[in-house]
Amino acid sequence: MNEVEAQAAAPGCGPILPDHNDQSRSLRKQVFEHVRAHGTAARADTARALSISAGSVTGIAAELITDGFLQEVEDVARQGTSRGRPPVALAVVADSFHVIGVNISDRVHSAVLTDSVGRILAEVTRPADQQRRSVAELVTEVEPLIAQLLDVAGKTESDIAAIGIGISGMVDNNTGVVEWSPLLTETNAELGAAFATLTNCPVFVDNDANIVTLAELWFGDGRAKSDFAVVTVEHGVGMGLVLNNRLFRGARGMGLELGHTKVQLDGALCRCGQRGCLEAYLADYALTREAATALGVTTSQGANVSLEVLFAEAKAGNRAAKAIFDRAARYLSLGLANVVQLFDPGLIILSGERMRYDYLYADDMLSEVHKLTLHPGNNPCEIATHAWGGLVWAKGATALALTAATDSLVGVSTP
Amino acid sequence: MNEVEAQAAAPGCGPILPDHNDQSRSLRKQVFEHVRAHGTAARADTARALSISAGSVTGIAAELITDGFLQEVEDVARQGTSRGRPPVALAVVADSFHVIGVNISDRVHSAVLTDSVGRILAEVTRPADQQRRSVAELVTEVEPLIAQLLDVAGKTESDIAAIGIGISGMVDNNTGVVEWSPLLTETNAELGAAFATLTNCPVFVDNDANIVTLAELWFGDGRAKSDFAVVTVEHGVGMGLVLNNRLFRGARGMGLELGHTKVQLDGALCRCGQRGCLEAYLADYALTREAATALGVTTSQGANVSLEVLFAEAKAGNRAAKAIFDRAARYLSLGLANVVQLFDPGLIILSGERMRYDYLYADDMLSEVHKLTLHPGNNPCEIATHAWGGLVWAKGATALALTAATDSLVGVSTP
DNA sequence: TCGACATACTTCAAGACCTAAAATAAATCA
DNA sequence: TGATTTATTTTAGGTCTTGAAGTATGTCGA
Repeated sequence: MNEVEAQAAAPGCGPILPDHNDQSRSLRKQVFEHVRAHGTAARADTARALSISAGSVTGIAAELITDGFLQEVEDVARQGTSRGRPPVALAVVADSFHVIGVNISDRVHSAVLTDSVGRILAEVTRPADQQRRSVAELVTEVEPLIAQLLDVAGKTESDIAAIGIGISGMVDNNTGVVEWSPLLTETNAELGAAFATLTNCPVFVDNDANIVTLAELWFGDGRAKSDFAVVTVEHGVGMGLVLNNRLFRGARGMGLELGHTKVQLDGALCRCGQRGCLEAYLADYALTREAATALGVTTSQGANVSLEVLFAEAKAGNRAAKAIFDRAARYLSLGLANVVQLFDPGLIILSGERMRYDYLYADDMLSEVHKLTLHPGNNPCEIATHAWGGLVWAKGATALALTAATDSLVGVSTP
Repeated sequence: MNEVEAQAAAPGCGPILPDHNDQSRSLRKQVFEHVRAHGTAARADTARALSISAGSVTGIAAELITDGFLQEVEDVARQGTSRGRPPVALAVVADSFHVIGVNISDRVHSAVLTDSVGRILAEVTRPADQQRRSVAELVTEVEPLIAQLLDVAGKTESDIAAIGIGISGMVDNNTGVVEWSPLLTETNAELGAAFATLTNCPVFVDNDANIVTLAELWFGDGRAKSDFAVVTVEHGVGMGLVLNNRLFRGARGMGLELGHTKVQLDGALCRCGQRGCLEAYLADYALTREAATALGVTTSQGANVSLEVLFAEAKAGNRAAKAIFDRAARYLSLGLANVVQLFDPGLIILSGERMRYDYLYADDMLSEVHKLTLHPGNNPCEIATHAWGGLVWAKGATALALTAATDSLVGVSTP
């Protein structure tokens, strides 16, 4: 499924299932989110879906219309019988507010600007170099990206309700502090604060695994699921988890380090310095260091190149190359099986930009996962692969911003 | 820490930290739970702790006193300055209601009857045989236990607000259906319903790992923690998890099968039929089957006997026996490390009746866990061992019943 | 064409719930 | 003794939501 299909797959954006856990959300916000999630929704349907009185919806909808967040629209479709007074569809006013999502990576920075229904109005990318830099340098690097984005969309900073930023590493989402990142020279860098002062906007930061997971929750296959896991295999192995329609960030904000769960006592050496991590059997560097041995390719050609070479060799029938992918696939199935045993999500999405090394994601691997798990109730975990375009992260970052903007703008009465 | 110490360790019972996630809980219930958790609490302190107005507490407390759930008591201690009007302590009326907790196991069934502050008023145990039985037979087995319990405590069925039942196997807590259990011949057995019709009480069922976890949350070391994991090593390896002061039961009610996470590709054979499960390196049968080989002991002597023998041999300096425990300990540390990496709980409690094979729980094992985990923020996970008496499970089952009874009795105004 | 019906939406009085502030109570301190 | 401090109670009022009655707007069938 490509980017466009994902966007057109279902109307609206954001999680489709309501979050029953948090009953404290004001009805105002619940109504808005229901309409946004379904694209359009009639007052009566909304009242039934949220189990609130029709009178409440009337009042709240009137308020939201006055405030410019909702509007009445023509709606062709009508389900059920055609008797009775026709419902009036409500829809989110697309340009009621706008947000920006930024992704910071080691090869390319990207940013998108979307309206309040998640449609991309502008996108900008810019190559980046791989070396570590200070926060100050990073801000200098990203600043023109945002300026350009605003320029293309014809907006100014004051039009932006919130900015979401994704970066790999360990991020405290509450504070916007990047505790560690392969892209930064500093530890405990106040990245959120730095961008907030730069842009004069509320800024929210999260790590790339969570960002991809948010992308699935808001725009992808996870929208209609209340619980699912997302696993990404890139430079490392990342994981995100949605429980009860909400991103689970671990008990203390860390956790979900699937890449560093141990799958072998005294196993392969991981870049974290320990042995037997799942990542040490799956990540780019794990494959390429074996490629060097198996194919006699020097690693000085760069990790990316030799991974491509390895894949091509395997496709061409090179047994040694194929064996490397096969072993990685077996460890991946083991890692996924452990996720199933511990979290029992109904769905695991293998997501990310590089879902193309299909030896890793072959049916054999998937059926191996089921062989390695107990599923007594005959409801085995579904496993899907989802190859996004390069804008996944930036798009996911907008979800972070949309959540925050909705809270601050819609969550309070008469702003 | 033994049973008595655990009960006396802190006043009150139940989680000490409030559950901020669920704001929908009525203030009435919040006030009651705050008082119960702290043993005694003044109105003013309660208002401050819950961030509600003093006026609300006055009204709610008056209601709860009228309804017989709270009472004013003399309280000697007074923190802070001694100026101003002295606070009046509130306490839960201990005999406002009573609950029963039952544990069903393969060796002995046990049951306790507690009052509304979790004090044990009566306890009964009864040996059981190891063979599988039908639900009907099990009910017949347990019925006299409950009758005896009521008799000892001088209560009748109508005095009991709720009954909690713990049983090993896979249990759907919502429905009371035991999907599979080593003790039952049937699958999908409606155990909850069976006991509900028998006793005419609301009945709640959960598996033994969750029950032990509830025991820690309500009466043990987990009371003051909002997030922690409990790992038990008995016949199998079980795990329970508390997130945000609430028992996490996995996305679909299953999950947390730590014993069947894979720690070795094509590893040791597990009783579940798969290979490489953690349990296959740790559980009783995993040790004893090696014992048979190492010591020339026949397994016909029974698993428990030869495990005792093995432990004695190791203590006496038998290297082969010691090596068996050593390897098991290494795998345990690996399993715990994976729990830390994925969930990042601040605390793991190794809990259960048999925390005495100290080779397994030596400091070496614990420091190995830290070697196998990344802890960037310099906040490594604390690991505690907690050896309960044989009544853990029955006590934990009362927590299940106390939760339910509190909801139904206190949660609604003027019952 | 028209009334019966069905469904959607609006209005509005009433109630639940909670709070802020004033009033009252009960102690210590000087 | 009176000022001060803290706890608790009282009370008026605000916010939010509902339930029921009323209104609007369509289809269906004679």
